Amino acid sequence: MNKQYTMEDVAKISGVSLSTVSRVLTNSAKVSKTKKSLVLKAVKELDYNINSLASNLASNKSKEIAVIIPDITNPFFAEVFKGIDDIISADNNHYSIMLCNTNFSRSKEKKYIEHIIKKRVEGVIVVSTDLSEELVNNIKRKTSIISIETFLKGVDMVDITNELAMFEATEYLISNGHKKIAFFGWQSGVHSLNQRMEGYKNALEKHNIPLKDNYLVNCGFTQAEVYIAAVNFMESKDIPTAIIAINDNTAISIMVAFEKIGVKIPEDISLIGFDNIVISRIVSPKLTTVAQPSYYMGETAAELLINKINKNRNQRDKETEEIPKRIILPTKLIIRGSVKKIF
Amino acid sequence: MNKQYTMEDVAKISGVSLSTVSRVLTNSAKVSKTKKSLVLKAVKELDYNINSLASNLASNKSKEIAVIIPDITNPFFAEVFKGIDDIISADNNHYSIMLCNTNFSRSKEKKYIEHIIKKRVEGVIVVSTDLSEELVNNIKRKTSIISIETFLKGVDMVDITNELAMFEATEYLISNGHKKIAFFGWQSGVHSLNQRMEGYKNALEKHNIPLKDNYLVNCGFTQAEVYIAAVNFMESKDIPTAIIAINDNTAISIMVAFEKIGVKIPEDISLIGFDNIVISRIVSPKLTTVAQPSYYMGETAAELLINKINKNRNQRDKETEEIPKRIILPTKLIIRGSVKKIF
DNA sequence: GTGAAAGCGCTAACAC
DNA sequence: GTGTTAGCGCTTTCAC
Repeated sequence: MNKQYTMEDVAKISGVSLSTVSRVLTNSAKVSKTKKSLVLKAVKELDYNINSLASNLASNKSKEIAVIIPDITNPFFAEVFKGIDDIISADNNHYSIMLCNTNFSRSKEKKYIEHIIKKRVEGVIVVSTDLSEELVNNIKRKTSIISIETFLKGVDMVDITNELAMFEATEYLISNGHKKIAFFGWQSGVHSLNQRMEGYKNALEKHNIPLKDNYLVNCGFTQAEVYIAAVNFMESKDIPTAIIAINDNTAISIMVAFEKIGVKIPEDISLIGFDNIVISRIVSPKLTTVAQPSYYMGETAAELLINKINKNRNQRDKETEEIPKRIILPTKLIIRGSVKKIF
Repeated sequence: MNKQYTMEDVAKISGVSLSTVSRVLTNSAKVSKTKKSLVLKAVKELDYNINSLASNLASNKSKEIAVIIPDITNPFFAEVFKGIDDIISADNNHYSIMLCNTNFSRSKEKKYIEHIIKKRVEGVIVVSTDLSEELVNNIKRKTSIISIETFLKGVDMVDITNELAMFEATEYLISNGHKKIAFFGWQSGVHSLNQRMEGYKNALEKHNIPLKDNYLVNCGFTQAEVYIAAVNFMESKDIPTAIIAINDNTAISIMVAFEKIGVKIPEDISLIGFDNIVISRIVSPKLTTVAQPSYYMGETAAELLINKINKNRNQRDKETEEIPKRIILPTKLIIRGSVKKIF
């Protein structure tokens, strides 16, 4: 690696002052054509690049935003991230993105947030991660924050109609003759997931179907956990005619398990997922599921964040505790082949 | 957002010098127990967080690494990223990761690299992206670099046995009686993909099967492109008995297309993919494919990078152009249900 | 337009 | 152990 030059070097070579170099490189003020070209020539000659470490300190802007996400390996989250990225790294903004992949680990979350605060990251987007109120307040005191699909107290949020979606999915099952419907999910405290379970419960209630504890399966979220839970579940005496999975990943793990043990979908049991990830229309049978606008959610959150950053910059220290915004985007039930009509 | 305090504030409140505060907060030297607790108390009281913008400038370390990746939405890349992340954000290192998702766009690549250099990012891992020699040299002059599955001149690399893998996959097809074998890929210039095609060609040659131009399908990499290419291909007069796809994503897009137009796999035509992404064992029929150690590749590259960073720090300016390392990890043909034995 | 100079908030000698 | 001080490489007044 070569030595890195400084603005002073550029200034010397081009015969102008340090501040003129700065002006040229940041377009922060008018500079005569002659000097400008002199500077640019020197920059080229030295292969000089401005040092953001220094400029960020001087201007007190990190030009960085963070995305906290549970698992970038989950296609739904990856899609959300892409939406965020396409806005954030658009030409006009000069932000870079620090990706914080938590693997659902509390300690990783905490560590990342420390990092975020120390780095003076200008804003953070939290995706489906139910940070503690303490952590949220901690972040809010230091930077801007938007959440996606998680309710965080006092935080602007991009959400979908989780409850309604699951309500409709459950009703769809009921309208197909199902009365024995299990729910595969897990206790996470995550808002969106709770909402989904609520939708399921409310639909049952509306149709006077009693909620059964043994139909509420806490199956974990790794493929292995779901697999085991699914196999065990089918060994019980009280087997339902349909299963709703909290998301497609879970549904697909169930499918894998069922195939192994010879349970046929939808002949033996019907199945509905949530997310409409790419795989869901490739598996056999194709999965009936709920589509959510993942990419668009990312975009929306990123736009909100940029606005918020700009606004906060102008009113630092002012006590303006506004009512948090909440943007709710629609979902759609995608009917495919994993539900059987029964009588 | 609150005002952010500085070390000086902490020093004042705790009644010690600024440097003592620094020592406590960075563990960089011994401090007496009394003063240490005084400092810690003040830190807590002010809810103080060290400003990395400043400390990074002073110590000339950005504590950041970058990952350049074509498409985080591709499960293979996501898995590689996870391997990287688990090493990089391990407890001992205090790095954060800037994710550069290029979407295969040259202009985005270039922009990200500018960012990387300006930010004085300490190291970069390039995943399956064939940067121009100019860009590579540009990076090499300013920071440390490791590549995954791409040959970049003079750059250490974590690779797999791409050519051998495809050679074996093709031979497997041949041993199942196939002589008419098409290859779905695209001209990318990316090393790993070229290698794969070479493996295909070499296997044909070894078995005296002439290479046919119309069997070399340049199908693009988006799902839509592959879909169209697959449909068009099946309308031609010279249809093969088997197809090798350059990766699983492509193979699966082909499957989707074939299902639509009623072509049965493997009855009508056999198919082999590459990557062994999660979906490949869920689709129907299960896809015969080549497994590569994606997570482990990420880990390996990250470890190499950390070592390189530490080494480079100690020998900046020294002209030590070593022979680039190349770590080659093994692949494995995973035989499932998408290939039919013919006679 | 342009340059000089005073920071930004730290780290890292250096002296004690 | 501890404090003083000189940077790190920029941005941003301020004066001309």
